Amino acid sequence: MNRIPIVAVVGPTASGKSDLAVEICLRFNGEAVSADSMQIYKGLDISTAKPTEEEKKGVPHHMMDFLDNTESFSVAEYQKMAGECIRDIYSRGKLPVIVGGTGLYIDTLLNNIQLKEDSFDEALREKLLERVEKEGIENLLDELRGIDPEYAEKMHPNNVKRIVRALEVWYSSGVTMTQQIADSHAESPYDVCFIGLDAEDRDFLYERINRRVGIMLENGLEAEAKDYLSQENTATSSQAIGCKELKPYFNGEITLAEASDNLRQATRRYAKRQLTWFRRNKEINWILIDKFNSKAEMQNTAFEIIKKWKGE
RNA sequence: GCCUCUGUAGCUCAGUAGGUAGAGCAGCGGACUGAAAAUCCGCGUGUCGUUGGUUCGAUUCCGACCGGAGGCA
Repeated sequence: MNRIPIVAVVGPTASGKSDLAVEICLRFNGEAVSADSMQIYKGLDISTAKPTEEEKKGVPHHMMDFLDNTESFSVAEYQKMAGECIRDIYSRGKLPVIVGGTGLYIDTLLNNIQLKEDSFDEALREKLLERVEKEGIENLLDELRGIDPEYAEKMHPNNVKRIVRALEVWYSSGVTMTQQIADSHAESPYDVCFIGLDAEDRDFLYERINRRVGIMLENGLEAEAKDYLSQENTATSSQAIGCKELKPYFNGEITLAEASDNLRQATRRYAKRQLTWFRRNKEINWILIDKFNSKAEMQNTAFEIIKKWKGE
C-alpha cells in the first residue's frame, strides 16, 4: 500500500509546536493540520494560544477555528475530518503536518483506530449516569464485572467515566470494551515522522508556561473568558483551561492573583499529562528545546530528522 | 551588647516523655479506544541549621556557633 507521508509535531503545551510546524511547512511545502481539542472552536483565541495570522506566515491551517462553541465534538469526528484534510493536502502534492497536543486525537487518527459506528449512544450514557446517582457506582461496576471482567478488573470505583462508557459500549453494540479495543487495530494509511518537543529541565518548560499565561492575561484573557461565560456552551469547550479558573474570580470568591496562579498550575499539570501520554510512543524523535542556543538551531535539527526520514 | 522566641520536605507547619519523622499545599510517576485542556490511580521526595557534650543510642537533653523574628537598651 502506498502510504501517505505525514509529519507530526507533538509535545506539551508551550513547547513551541505551532512555531516549529509553520517552519516545517515552509521548508517542506506543507500545510498544518491541528490536533487540538480546543483550537477547533471559534473564539477562545487567547486561551487556546492559537497562532495569529502573522504567526502562520501564510501557511494554511486546518482543523482549527471552525466550530461554534455551542457544538460538542469528539475524537470520532476529528478522525473523520482530519483524515479528509490529509487526503486533500496530499492530493494537491503537499505535505500534511499534524500539530497539536491532544494525544487521543493524534493516536486515533494516525494509528487508524477503528471506532464502531454503533457503540455510541448519548442517551444511554445519560441513563447510565442517572443510575450511578441512584444506585451508586459499585452496582454498575459489578454489572461490568459480569459483562467484561477483564476490563472491570482495571477499573477503580472512582473511574465513573470509563465504567459508564464500557457499559455504554456493551449495551449499544453487544461488544465488550475489551473486544472493541482488540478489534480496533487496523493498518495505518500513513507513514508518519513524529517529532516531539520537550525540555530536559522541567522547570524550563514550566517557566515558559508561567510566562505564557502572563502574556495571555495581558492580551485580554479576562475579557475573552467573561464573554465566553456569558454564552451558552457545550461540555467540550467549557472544559478548556482559562474560563474555568477565572470564574471564581468573576464571582468574587478569589483574587485575580489567585486565579492566575490557578491558571498557571492547571496548565503545568496539563503539560505533565501530555508528556505522560506522548512518552509511551516510542516512534517519537524527541527534541529537547532547552539544549539549543537559538530557535534556528532547534528547527534545523527537526529539518534534519525529516530529511533523513524522507531519504533525502 | 543583653534577653526572649525560632530553625524539621520545595512552602506552611506538626511531632518524637531519647530508639533516624508526618500532614496540607507544591511536586513526581502512571493510566487513557466516541467528554481527553477532560477523567482516574499511585508516590513523602528529609544530613530534623552547624558543631561539640551526655548517652548503648540525640532530630529530641545540655553547651557553643551560625541564620531569622521580636523586645530591652
